[in-house]
Amino acid sequence: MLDSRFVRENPEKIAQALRRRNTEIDLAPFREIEERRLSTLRRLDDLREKRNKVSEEISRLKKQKQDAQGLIEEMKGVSDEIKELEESQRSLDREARDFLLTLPNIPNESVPEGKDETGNVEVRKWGEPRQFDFEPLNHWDLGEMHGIMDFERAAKIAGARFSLMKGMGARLERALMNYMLDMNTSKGYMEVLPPILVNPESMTGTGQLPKFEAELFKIADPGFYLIPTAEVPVTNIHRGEILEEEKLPVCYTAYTPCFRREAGSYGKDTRGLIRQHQFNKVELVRFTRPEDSYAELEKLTSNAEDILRGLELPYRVMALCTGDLGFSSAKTYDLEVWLPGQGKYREISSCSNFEDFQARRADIRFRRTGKKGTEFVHTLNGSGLAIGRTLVAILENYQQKDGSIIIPTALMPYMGAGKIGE
RNA sequence: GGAGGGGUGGCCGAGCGGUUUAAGGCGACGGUCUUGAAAACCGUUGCAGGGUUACACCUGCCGGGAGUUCGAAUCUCCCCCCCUCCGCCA
Repeated sequence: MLDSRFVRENPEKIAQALRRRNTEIDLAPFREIEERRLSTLRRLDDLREKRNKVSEEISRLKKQKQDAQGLIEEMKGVSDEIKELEESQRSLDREARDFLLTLPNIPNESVPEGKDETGNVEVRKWGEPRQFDFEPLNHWDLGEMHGIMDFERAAKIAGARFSLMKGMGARLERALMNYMLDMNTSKGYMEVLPPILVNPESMTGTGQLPKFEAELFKIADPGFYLIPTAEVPVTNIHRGEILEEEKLPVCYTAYTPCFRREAGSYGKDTRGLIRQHQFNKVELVRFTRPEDSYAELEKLTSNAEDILRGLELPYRVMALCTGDLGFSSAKTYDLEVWLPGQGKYREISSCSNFEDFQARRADIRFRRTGKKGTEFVHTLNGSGLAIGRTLVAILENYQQKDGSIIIPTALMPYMGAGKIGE
C-alpha cells in the first residue's frame, strides 16, 4: 500500500509508475474521495473540539450545583451532527483504503523497462548446462521409472496438479528441505515453522488480498486461507509491531507447504511437478532499514543462489522488468534453473524487495536508536528454494544413461545414499 | 463444545459515568550532586491523523467493532485473543 498523502500529492508519479507497469488505473475517484474525506475530517475535528470544551463546562457547572440544561440541550444537536459525520467518515475511510489496497507498488528506478516477461534482463549466469550423449528424459518419466512419483494415485486421492512422492522420491524431498534449512540457518536466518492457515488480515498485510483472492484456497467455515507462500505467515510475524533498530535486519527462514489455485493456468505444465496445487518451499524473509534494503536484496538473492551452487545446478539470474513485476514488489530477481528435460531455464526462486509497501499494509515499523518517532521497515523475501522444482532439476540434471540418478555430493549426508536406481 | 476469570502506555499496575490533559511504580533519557560511579533528588517520556515554512494548536487511540449519553477506559451488544476447570482429542 502506498501512503495516502503521497498519492494525493504526487498523482503524476503514480500515473507514471502505473504506465511503466502496463497498468491502467484512474486516480480521479480517489482524489474526489480524499477531498471529501479531508473536509469531513476537519469539520469533525472542530465539532469534537467544541464538544470536549462544552462537556468540561457542563461538568464544572454541575459540580457547582448550577443549571447546565441549556448547554446540554445545545450539545444534543452537536452530538447528532458528530454522529452523522462519523458515519460518513467511516465509509470514506474505507473507500480510500479500499482504493489504496488495489494500487500496486512503484517500481524502483533500477528496474528495467519492459511490457512483459520478454523484457526481463539476464543479470548473470552460473554453471554450464551439461552436454548429454543421450536424450535426457523428463522428470516425470524418470520418476515413474524409479517408482518415486505416482501422479495417477495422487489424482485419485486429491485431483489433478497433486503429487504423491514415494520411497527415494519422498526421501529426496525431505533431504532437500533439511539441506536448505541448514544452509540458511548457517547464514544467520532464524528457522521458524509458522501456521499454514492464516486469517484475512495476514493475507492483506502481504498483498494477496484483496486483489488476488481467486488464486487462494479458502477454508469455508472459520474464514482461514491456505498460504500460497511462507512469505505470508512469516512477514506477518511482526504485523503491528515496532522493532528496535539494533535488531535489524531480522532474518527468518521457514519451510512450509504452499497452496495455489493456479486458476487460469489450464494447459500450462500439466504434467509433472512443475505446477502443483500443493508444493513445498523453503523461504527467506528479511526485515531491514530502508537505506539497507537494496544491499539486502543482493544478499538475499545470493543466499538463494548459494543453494543452487551447492547442488551444482546451472542457473541464471533475471531482473524482472517493470511489466512483469509482481503487485507488491519494487524490484525482483528471478532465479531460473536449467532443466535438460525441457531444454530451458525455469523459475525456481523469486527474490523481491517490497520496500515499505507490505510494511505499511501490515503496520511494521522500527524506531531509530535515540530518535523519536517511527518509520516503516522494508520487507524482502525470496524462495530458498522451491523444493519440488529443485527435485525436478536434480533428477533431470543428474540422470545417467541407464536412467539412474546421481545424488549431488552436498545432499549425500541427508540422503544416506549416492544414487537412485541401479 | 460447556462453565468461569481476564486483556489499560516499553513493562508492572490502579481507575469501573464528569480536573484522566490515564494515579503509582519499574525501565529509559536529561540534569543536580560526585575525583569517578552508585545512591539520592529534580525534570522528561507513546502512536496516528489534521494543521504549520517550522512551531503552536486541534482530533483520535485503554484488545477490535457497533451502540447508550451533553460527556465512556468506565454502561450495553457483537467479535477476537489469553488463562483456569470440565468434555473431546493427535
